[in-house]
Amino acid sequence: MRIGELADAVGVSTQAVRYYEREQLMPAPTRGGNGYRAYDDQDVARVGFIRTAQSAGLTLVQIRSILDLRDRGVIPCDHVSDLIDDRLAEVRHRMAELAALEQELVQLRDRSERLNPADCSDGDICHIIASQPQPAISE
Amino acid sequence: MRIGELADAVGVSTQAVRYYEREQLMPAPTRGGNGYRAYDDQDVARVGFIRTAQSAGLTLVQIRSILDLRDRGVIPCDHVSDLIDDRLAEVRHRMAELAALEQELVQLRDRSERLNPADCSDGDICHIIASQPQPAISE
DNA sequence: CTAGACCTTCTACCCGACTTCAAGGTCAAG
DNA sequence: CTTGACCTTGAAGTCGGGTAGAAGGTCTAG
Repeated sequence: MRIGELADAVGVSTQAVRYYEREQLMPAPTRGGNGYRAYDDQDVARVGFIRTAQSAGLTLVQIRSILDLRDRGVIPCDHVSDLIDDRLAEVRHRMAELAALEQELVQLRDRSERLNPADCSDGDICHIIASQPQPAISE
Repeated sequence: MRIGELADAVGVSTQAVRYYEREQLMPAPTRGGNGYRAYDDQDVARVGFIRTAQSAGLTLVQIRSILDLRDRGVIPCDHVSDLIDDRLAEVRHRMAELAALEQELVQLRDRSERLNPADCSDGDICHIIASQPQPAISE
């Protein structure tokens, strides 16, 4: 199987597959006489695993750490479990931040409905966004 | 007021202030005889405005568009109102994505508790993350 | 025999909001 | 008169996950 076929099978670009190889998520494949990379079903499964793990929000570095364990013969489940817990905590933290930001934006929108643009002075720049007590920037 | 004093007054770095100048959020300031930038209270307010707007999740490009209106003598309130609405929609969209991701992670965690690592085969890489029906990657 | 659809490598670019580095000039205190 | 805390400029690096382009080799159908 050539790189384009692998890519099509999983639904990624050929450049992405080469990128995974450069980043050592994929092993250096065997080459045909013409220098073309040759892949098999295991490689399809591996790229599929990478994409599934990405869809759970794991980074390529984290995914590589899973693959490295497996390649060294270690069952990676406990590690995967930890990564999932970490990611879940991050997602929840982020959701809380976004909820706070949403509240702030709702307040700003309310303000914009209450205030009259005619009252907006030069020095304020815009009185909707006037220096309020200022939440941290967390983006 | 020199750049360091301005920066301290608002709580940003001097590099950030120069960056805002390069990106045309801040006007080119007058210079002292030594070439040092000289700022006044209006500049403090302007950097403060930038930070407040950033804390509402507006990008520097969006903030510049607000400042540009004000500098051309146009009251920017209507535009600000639109930007706030846009941002609010984005934040809510992102929250929905994260809620979906959270559900997926919770399911993966449940799976990891149900499955026995001893049953995890080489071909799966890790059976917790086995190619499930795959949600799109939206990060 | 040639078009064009593959493949190869390498390098550079993208997003945003800075930070860091390098190499120098200026100024007040002790 | 020196130390060190400020200031100046410009270029380059950071993060992640790729994409884009150039310049070339290979293979297959018509």
